[in-house]
Formats: sequence, structure tokens, C-alpha cells
Amino acid sequence: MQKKKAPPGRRSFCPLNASVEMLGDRWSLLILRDMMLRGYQTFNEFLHSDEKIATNILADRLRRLESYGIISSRQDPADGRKLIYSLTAKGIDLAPVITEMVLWAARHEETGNQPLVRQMRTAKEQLLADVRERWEEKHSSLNS
Amino acid sequence: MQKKKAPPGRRSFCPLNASVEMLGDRWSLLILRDMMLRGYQTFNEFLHSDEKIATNILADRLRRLESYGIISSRQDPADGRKLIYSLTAKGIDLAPVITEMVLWAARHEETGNQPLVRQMRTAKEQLLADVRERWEEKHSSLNS
DNA sequence: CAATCTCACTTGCATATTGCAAGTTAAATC
DNA sequence: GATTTAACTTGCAATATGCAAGTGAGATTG
Repeated sequence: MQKKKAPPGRRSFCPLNASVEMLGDRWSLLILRDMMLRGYQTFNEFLHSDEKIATNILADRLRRLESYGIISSRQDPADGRKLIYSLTAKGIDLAPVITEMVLWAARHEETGNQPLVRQMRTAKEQLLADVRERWEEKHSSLNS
Repeated sequence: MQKKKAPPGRRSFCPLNASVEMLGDRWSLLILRDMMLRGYQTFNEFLHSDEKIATNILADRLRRLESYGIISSRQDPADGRKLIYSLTAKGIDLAPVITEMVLWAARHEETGNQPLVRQMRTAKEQLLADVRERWEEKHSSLNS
């Protein structure tokens, strides 16, 4: 668990502020959801997600998330045009944050994706374990 | 648990998107932290928080949070100038989101407020229960 | 093997949001 | 009655966002 020193420009030393400075915008968490829950890995996959992010914003967010160490990228060995984005350990560790945000909205707003919500509600810990395990598998296969 | 119909302008029906549309900016969650963890209740208290929000942004965020039903406001009976802002049930229900965001940053970034972080780590459920209980007390005393 | 297509962007530009500083108004305090 | 305090609003410059069109490297097709 390697910690980065807080950038000089940070507004305060509160951990919540650090989170908000990295993730507090209208797109970053949606990209991470796509990676975590849907297995999306490439620019085009993120691009065609329901919320219709613009290409310049997507490029910027991927850059920022990578600069924070939340995701990493490498070339697809099978197709030199593609970049494969994946979650780092720091990124996969956001699963509880995303889960709680999904559950909160599902409790208080009219939203869709009830199967996921049900699974999160009835078996939160198990889902988190599954997400992590899928990631570990993928991740370990990279170093072999 | 009364649900609002999603505004027509929502980008998708994913619950995470709903959360992000309500809370995905650099200030909203910090204001809620101040209310939840520090007991702040008035414009000036929020204003003098570490992160130094501007007055126009603060006014706008309080308005938005109120429009989403996350906070509510009423006049201070003891001082007609003051407005007292408080969390609604929907607002207090964000405690797990905030907790997970604090824990995530504390795990991966260099941040302060170690006592709070330790408490969250070792007794997350208890802390959530405490926060909720404090709120229930305050809330019930309003209807008496 | 040249033309076409796909992928991951970048660029230009209009619009929206943010941030700062200075006002404003009503209510309290001196 | 004058000053202070609380909660804003207003004006304006700087920044961020969103859309449409373009670019360049690598893959595919005829």
C-alpha cells in the first residue's frame, strides 16, 4: 500500500477532500464503474457507454485517473492501435465507494439496473470479493 | 423511503449516474461531511471550513442539495438572520458513501485526521450507528 | 500494396461553471 | 442610531465542458 504525497495544490488535508479532488466530477466514477462492473477496457468501449461522454473529456479523464495511479494503460499486444486500460490496486479498492453510491441512489431515487442493486444489497461483501477476485485473476495473468 | 422520479434530463438510468449527477462536484460532499461529522449548521460555518469555498458557490450548492432533498433549512428561532441547515434522512443515509471515500483516500494518499480514520477503520459500523443516532436525537427534538 | 477503415485521440470554438471581490439587505448588537 | 453580523447576490475574469470536425498510426480489404 504505497502512498503518494499530497500534491502541493491540495485545498486541505482531509481525506475526503483528497477523494473529491480526484473523483469529484461528473465522469470519473462512471468510467471506473465501466471498468469494474462491466469489464470495459478500451477508449471506444467507454465512449459508447450510456452516458455519452465526449472524446476530449474521456481522454482527459483517462489521463487524470492514470496520473493518480487509479488506472494504468498498455498497448494491446494483438492490436497495436488499442490501448488497454485497467484498474490498479488503488482503483479496484474504490469498489466499496461505488457500491455505496449505487445503493444510496437505488434507495432514494428512481433508477434502473435492479438486478445489480439487489445483488449489492443482499450480498454486498460477496460482490466486493467477486469483483476483487476477477481483478486478481486478470492481474496475475499479466505477470506470467 | 420516498423516491423521487428521475428528472427528465438525466443521462442514464444507472443509480451511480444519479449519485454522480447529485454529488459529483468538488464541494457537495465536503459540505455534507461538515454537517455529518462536524455538526456545522450555518452558512458561515461552512464558509470557514478548511477548503475555503466561495460564497456564491456555497449558496448554489446549498440550494441544489436542498432541491435534491438531501438537506433542509429553517430559520434559527433565536436569531432571525441565521438559517439552520440540516440533513434529511436521505442526507444522513450518505454516511456510508462518505466513510468509504475517507477510508479509500486514507489508505492510498497522504492525508490528515488520523483519529477519525482510525475510528472509521476499527469501528465503521459503530461510527455509522453513532452518526445516525446523533441525527435521530436532533431530528426528533424538532418535532416535539 | 494501395485504398479504406478503425482506434485513440487532438483541435477549435461556443457555452457553462467556477472563483474572486465587492456589493446588498435584513436582523442583531452596541 | 450606528455598527456589526449573517446570508446571500452581482459582475466579471478564468477555467472547464461539450460538440463537431480533423489527424495519424496501425489494421483490414480488394
